Amino acid sequence: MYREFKHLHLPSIDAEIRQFWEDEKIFEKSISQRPVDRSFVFYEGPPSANGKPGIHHVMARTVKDLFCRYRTLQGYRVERKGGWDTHGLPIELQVEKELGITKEDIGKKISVDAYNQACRTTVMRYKDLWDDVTRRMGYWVDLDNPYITFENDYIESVWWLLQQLYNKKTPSGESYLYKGFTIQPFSPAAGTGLSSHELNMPGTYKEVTDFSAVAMFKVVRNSASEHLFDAKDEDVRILAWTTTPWTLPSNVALTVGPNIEYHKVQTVSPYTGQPVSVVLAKSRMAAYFNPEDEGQPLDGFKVGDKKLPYRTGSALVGIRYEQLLPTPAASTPELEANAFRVIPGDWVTTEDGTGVVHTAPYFGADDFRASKAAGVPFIGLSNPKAPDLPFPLVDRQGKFVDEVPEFGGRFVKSEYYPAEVQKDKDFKPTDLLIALRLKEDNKAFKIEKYKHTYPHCWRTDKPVLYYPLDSWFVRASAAKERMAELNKTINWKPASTGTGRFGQWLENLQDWNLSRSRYWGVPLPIWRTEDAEEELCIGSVEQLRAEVEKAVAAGLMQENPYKTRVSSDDDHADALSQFVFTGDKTIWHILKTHGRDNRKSPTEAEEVLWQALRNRKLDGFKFRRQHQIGSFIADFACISAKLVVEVDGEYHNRDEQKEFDEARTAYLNSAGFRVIRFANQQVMNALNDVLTDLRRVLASPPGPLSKGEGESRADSLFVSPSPLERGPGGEADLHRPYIDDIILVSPSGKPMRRELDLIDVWFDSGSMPYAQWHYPFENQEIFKNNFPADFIAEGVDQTRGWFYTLHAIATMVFDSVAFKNVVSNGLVLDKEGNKMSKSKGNVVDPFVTIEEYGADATRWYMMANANPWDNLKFNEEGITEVRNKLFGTLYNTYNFFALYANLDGFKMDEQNVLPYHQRTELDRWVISKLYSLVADYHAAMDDYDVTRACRAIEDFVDEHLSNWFVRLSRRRFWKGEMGEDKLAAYQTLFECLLVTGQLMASVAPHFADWLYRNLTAPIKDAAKAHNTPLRHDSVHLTDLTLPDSAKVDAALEKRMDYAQRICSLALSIRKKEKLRVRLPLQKILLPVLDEAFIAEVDGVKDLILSEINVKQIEYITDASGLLKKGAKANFKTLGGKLGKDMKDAATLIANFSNEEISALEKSGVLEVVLNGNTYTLTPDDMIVSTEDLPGWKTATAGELTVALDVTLTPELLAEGTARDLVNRIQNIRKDKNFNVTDRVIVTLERHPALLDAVEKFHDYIKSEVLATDLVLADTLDGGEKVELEDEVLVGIHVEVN
RNA sequence: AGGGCUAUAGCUCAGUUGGUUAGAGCGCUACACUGAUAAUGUAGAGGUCGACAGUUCAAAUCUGUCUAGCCCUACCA
Repeated sequence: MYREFKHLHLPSIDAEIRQFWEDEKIFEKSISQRPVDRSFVFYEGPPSANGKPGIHHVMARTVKDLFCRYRTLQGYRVERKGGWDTHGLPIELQVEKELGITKEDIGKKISVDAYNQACRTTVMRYKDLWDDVTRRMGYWVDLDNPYITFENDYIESVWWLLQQLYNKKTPSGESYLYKGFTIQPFSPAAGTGLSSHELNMPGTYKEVTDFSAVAMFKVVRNSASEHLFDAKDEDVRILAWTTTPWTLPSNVALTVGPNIEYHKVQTVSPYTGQPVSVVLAKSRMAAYFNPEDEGQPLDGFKVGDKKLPYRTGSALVGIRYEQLLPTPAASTPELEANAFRVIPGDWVTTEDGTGVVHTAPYFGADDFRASKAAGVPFIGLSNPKAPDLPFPLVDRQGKFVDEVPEFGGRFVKSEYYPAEVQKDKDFKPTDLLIALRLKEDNKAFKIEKYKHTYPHCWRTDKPVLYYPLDSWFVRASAAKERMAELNKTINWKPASTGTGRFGQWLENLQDWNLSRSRYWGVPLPIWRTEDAEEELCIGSVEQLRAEVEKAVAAGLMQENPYKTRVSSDDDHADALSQFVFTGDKTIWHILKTHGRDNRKSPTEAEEVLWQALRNRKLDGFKFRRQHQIGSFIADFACISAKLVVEVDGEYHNRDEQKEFDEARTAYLNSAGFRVIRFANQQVMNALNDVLTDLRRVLASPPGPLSKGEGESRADSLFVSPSPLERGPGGEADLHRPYIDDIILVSPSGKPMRRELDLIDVWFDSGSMPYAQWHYPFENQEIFKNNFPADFIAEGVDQTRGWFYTLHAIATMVFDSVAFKNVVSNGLVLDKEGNKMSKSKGNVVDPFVTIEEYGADATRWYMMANANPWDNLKFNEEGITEVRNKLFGTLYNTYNFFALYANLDGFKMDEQNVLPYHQRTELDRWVISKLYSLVADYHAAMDDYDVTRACRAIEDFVDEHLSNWFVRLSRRRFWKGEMGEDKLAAYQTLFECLLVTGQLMASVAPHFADWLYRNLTAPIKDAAKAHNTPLRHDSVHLTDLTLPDSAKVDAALEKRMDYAQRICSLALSIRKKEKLRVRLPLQKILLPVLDEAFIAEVDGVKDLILSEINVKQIEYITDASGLLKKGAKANFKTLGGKLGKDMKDAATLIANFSNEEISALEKSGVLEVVLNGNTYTLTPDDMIVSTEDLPGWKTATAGELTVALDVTLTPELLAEGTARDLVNRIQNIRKDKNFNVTDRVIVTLERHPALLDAVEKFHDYIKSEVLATDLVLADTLDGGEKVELEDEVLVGIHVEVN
């Protein structure tokens, strides 16, 4: 028996199939049963379990999942190793928030050790949620053996890669890994560099008012600048604007836009009145000069204008000028020779300033680049080790070095001075002092206050400087061309991401700054002597061990912590939980201090509640304030009753705080405490209620806590489920701080210490192709078979993240792409098109959605609604639509099949199917359509275009299978005994359902498997016995049906297309004429389009006749004289030929008469003259249609016209009535819940309207409604009154015989 | 600031190498159908194809310039 169902409930199907997969290990089988040597390689981009999974993850993972499933069905072996990204700033920030510390506390209040342990545990916080969403959405990925970026093996592979880069040299002998410096945001107040992430934190950009200066740089008169001078002793100066006058002493160049037009203006210095000629961008002149003043005499303090013979900035390049504010101590011959000149820069704009940019390379990233490119030396105090890189004139505290005349020792930003100093009446910001100096020396053109936004350090709240900082770099720029070349071989979806966003990024590639001054990440494996003369890059643990041995021998280290390799089966979890529950000493100390501070400054509510609880006032229970439990402080705790009382302020309503509170509660629960929370207002306004609540809780026994939600969450929170290489204090850990204790010995016997930086976490994830297999230390063979990836997919935001790092590392180390095909998916927005964010409250919970609509409808909607790379406006109504239209229709179709198959005892017999040529036209048609779909589907999927594939399936299921094949075949299923026609119907429908299910399986894995299993359950044993294709237990183990052009019959599809359109037209006429379909009509007339037409339509004649309930088709040709034809110009063929005469030709052809059209059709050529030009027309040049059939009811669509004979005869009317009767009787049968096979006796009221019909169609009616008797009665016992036609009421009685 | 994507009916989206009535589904309105019924059919209303300019006999489609939304990178004198 085929299973039948009452209602479609996709979540139940999900659950059933999920269970089946798990019980039968279908995922594992889907991989293991495919041949090892036919692999399709997929890389999983590791998510971080530090945040909760969102609906966008469902989208991204659906893309990953479905192409892997598709390849599996094609017979590939698709291993899918999961992974977790575990390092990085978000994790550090999370930990700091929860421990209530800042970065500054690390190493002081909390040991780096304890800090790292906290990171390690936090990282996997939401792993359970991730695993759950993975299961529920049906994402097949191996999460039992994931790669984890914090594991020693992983880090070791990363080190190996770094060493490869370190050893690899460019043609000019430079290492791919080098230490250099770059201009980065730097906080002198905090003494640290800031990442762009930190700079993007809310509140860092503040509006401030600074002194801005337009300085005048005096042009040196020489051959290069001669064209600027008119008068003999003219004073020509270039104007440059700055909002940071403190950078002026460090000026070495002026940058101009090569395509900007500059003018010289003869004017006077506003502060001294001396005549001067200034150069600035033409478009900026209005900002400094009033046009009305033009031509006024200069001695009247007016300005004038003179155009110069040159037009663009290029003509300024190379001009030299006098240094504005010299620092004699910084002067060098190199500087004198090569600095203080005009250089070009594309990035210069004329939006503000003067169109000339004052350039101080140490204090601006653009400045740095421009200077470097132009070969301008940097200015600063001499650096014996690196003459090219002198020390900046501003030190790391943000002060001018003493050598700077007049301003030495001053902070460059007033905010760096203590508040008292700033408040002093005589205090003047350094910027202002510099501006005044310029004024006095006739070097200023304009000094004013300027309001702008400026970045501030999020920790100290003081302004940030851009400052040269030491960093380790990957010389990515050296591999730029190769990367671009290899990129061209990658198939990007969409292509524009590859050529545009990614390609252009590669073209302008900068070196990759690897350094991060952090604690939780992969340490840079480079050791250096103090004088930086000797250096060692470690590439494996083995090497490190050997080097440490040397250090021990040299007496630099006491012992070798890496002596033995430690197995991963250590009792780490235990050690870890001990840390959590007993509290690390450092944390304990911090918390103790915090608790004490909190006690000193209680909130009002806390004070009120304490008064009620202190001294055992509440039923004799002893309460403590600010009591430390584990790593948390409880507001109030009663140890004996195991109760924690929290009094919360309003900020606990914030989402992120709620989460934290939950975690905290979970933790306390797991430590055996109950937690009760009150809001401040409750305590203040309703203390009695609060106390009543407390009494109630205190009265109930603490007892052992039931295994509630809290407890399980606590597990995931604090006990890392993944194997740690070592527990806390594990000396073999490669993380900081342990690694920092390692001192190595240099070849010359000097101690070498590790470069303290960590590496960019993006390097971690870009290393996964190698590190996931611990390559090259293990699994060399596996790696070889799994590199590069055939396919990866992530969000488009990863273009310069993961996609780039994968590509860069693969190119530089292996001279290969890392992936061959990549799909980058867009964002998931809310239905209004807004970004989803917690604060807007428009976040869609994937669990809720999947629970409500099922995983498959959700997945399908996300793939079919828009291309994955477009942003998706997520709207639940869209899922409903998919559910009803696709899944509902297919479900109905299956149920229809199952219902009748069970009645007829039909079972699919794979061994014995009717050949297609023995089936009906309709059967062969739908099979043809099905295989057209199979072909389209493969083409789309091979092109990674899932949206096209989904839409093709939707179209087939709805338009062709359900609305045409099933509708027209219904009668074949329930009429008569099993015969060849019926068998053909069953086998055809079975095949359609089966193949459709297979095609759907990638995107809708649950439903497809459910369908497959239902279809094949009755024949499973036979299939297994005969080893036929349907022997597999799951659709995901089958072999995908391949395109088969032999099964596609284009001519048949065309015929059926005619049939569908003719029916549609005929029905529309009926509709217009109010002729119900059950009323048969005599004939339709079809004007003949071409010679093949008659034969084609005849092939589907029976279908048309029965569908529109008409007795015959009559074809009419030109000869009939009924036709009026019309012709239209075929623009496509004529356009090229006629050109400008096209319009006239169109008019001419539109006016062709029947005769002219026929003449052209017959003769094949026609000469026409248009505007004196002669052209030869062929029949292809016009599109002929029948316009009308005068005197008939017609309808037209495209080239087809249908006329309906609406003449009614008594015979037709009687038949119509008979059909109506059948329909009404069937309704009664249905209303009375008769079985489909019940035989009945029908008694009809003797009504005049019925007589003719009953007499003429007695047998027809009987057989249609399965009546043994059909009688007319004068009066009726029981039965019901039914409206037959308009206002014709008759009594009908139906009873089971 | 640079780069990228998107813009077509109330909504979600198609629209092939430019070709003359710009389509589909949902929604809406009306009418049918009823042994697939959480269905189905037919018809109707609804569009200066984001704006402007250009190329062309012909532009939703090609070119340019804008505008709006979003993403990434950078953060400016």
